[in-house]
Amino acid sequence: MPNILIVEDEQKLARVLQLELGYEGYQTMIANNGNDALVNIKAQSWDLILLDILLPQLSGLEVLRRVRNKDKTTPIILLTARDEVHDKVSGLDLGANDYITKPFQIEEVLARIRVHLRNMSVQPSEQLSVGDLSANIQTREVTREGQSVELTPREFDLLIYLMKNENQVLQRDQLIEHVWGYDYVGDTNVVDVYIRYLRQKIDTPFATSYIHTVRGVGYSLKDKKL
Amino acid sequence: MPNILIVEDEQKLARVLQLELGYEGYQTMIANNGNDALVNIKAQSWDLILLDILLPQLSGLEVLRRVRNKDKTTPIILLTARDEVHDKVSGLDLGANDYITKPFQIEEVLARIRVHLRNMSVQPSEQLSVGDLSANIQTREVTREGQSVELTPREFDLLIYLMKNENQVLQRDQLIEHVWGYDYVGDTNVVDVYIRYLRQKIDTPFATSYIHTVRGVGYSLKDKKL
DNA sequence: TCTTCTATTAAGGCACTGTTAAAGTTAGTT
DNA sequence: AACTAACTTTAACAGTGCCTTAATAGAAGA
Repeated sequence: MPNILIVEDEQKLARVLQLELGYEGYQTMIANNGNDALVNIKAQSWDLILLDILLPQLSGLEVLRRVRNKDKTTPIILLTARDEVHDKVSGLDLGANDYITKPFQIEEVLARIRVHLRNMSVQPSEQLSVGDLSANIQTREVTREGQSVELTPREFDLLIYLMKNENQVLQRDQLIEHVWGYDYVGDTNVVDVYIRYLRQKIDTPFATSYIHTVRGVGYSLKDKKL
Repeated sequence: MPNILIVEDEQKLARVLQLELGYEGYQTMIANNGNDALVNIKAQSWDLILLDILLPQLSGLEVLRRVRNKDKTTPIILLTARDEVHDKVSGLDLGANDYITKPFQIEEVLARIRVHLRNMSVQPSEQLSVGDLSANIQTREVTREGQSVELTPREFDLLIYLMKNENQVLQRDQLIEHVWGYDYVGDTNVVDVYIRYLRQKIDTPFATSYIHTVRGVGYSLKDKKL
């Protein structure tokens, strides 16, 4: 789900936006002023930014200018007061993708967000790797020593969880909860079975093994060579 | 210089827009009603369309719908009365790029036009290709091994989305959301059906296949030879 | 040696995908 | 306004492969 940064100093409005966007399934965070906004924007990547123009400290237009300096692509929607035509115009010319005039109806905001997210739709892929084993979460492709390995959905999900928790010992219940889902009913023996399937595909055909059994506890995936 | 079609039934307003846009160096033409608009749109290509929603005969939203049916790219800016939030929202969801609320200041219109024309010129890759498969977004022509392949609109849109996300595994709901629209109600089984149609046209007649099923997840289009 | 934990296997059930045809829509034409 | 053709959607069934279960064999620790 896309994440959206809300830059807005009116606490109440910010909260309303956050709730509504939350209902729609977006991840959100609030920045109360221009400096906060810049910090958050530098800290992580956002799919879209809602930016109020009237902010304490650093004005929204200034934030816009600095962001666009580095990043020309992230959609930015300005929030402006009705009568500040001049701000709107310079905002658009500074590279904002859109603006919405306060007071607005939430439906309008949602529709505009949809438009701009629709225009994006190209994301980089997330690549995990441990030793000579690597997995691409987007394409769901797994390779070891460069050779492609075919996994079923459950096998893949299990491997991803193991790789994300490299070197940790993971208990069966823990694996069940994260890979099968917290509401799974059934024996933890499935884990054993799937560990075997994984081993057959990513360990057995090769010289060294990544998956290790920790007796009485669970399993762990680790690169011995450390 | 870019040419702009003004669809507006209020003669005076239409004339003002034409003059102002003329001063800025744009080529313009006026259509007084929905039918005129469609005729003009069919007759030649426009860099941008200003479209009033309230029109005699055919409403602006209807015009929008019919245009977007064939042409997803030409920027369309709606002109609406201030209180018709609902129209704005459905307009945006029908594929309008923007709207401006009447009464507006001309500077605002010019700024928005600049934004959208600017966005256009940044889209050079109208020709997509994966292996020996290629698709032209403008002409909607698709070829494989140089042979032309005839696709229906829905098939084409699906193929484009697959090609734009080459190698990624796309889930059924994701495909529904982007190809059928986020507000589509109905079974995700349509996706299966259309994947089959596509396969019949672009894979089955040839030696290798581009469309792959990822069981439990979705579909992906990829060029195996990597 | 005995107990407890883990590995292995194979078969049945079931969810997912493939396929088809018919019904429903839409756009264009007479 | 009705007709036609093309496109889209629905729905039902078939087939396949994945997941789970359960039973047995094997290893590790007391």
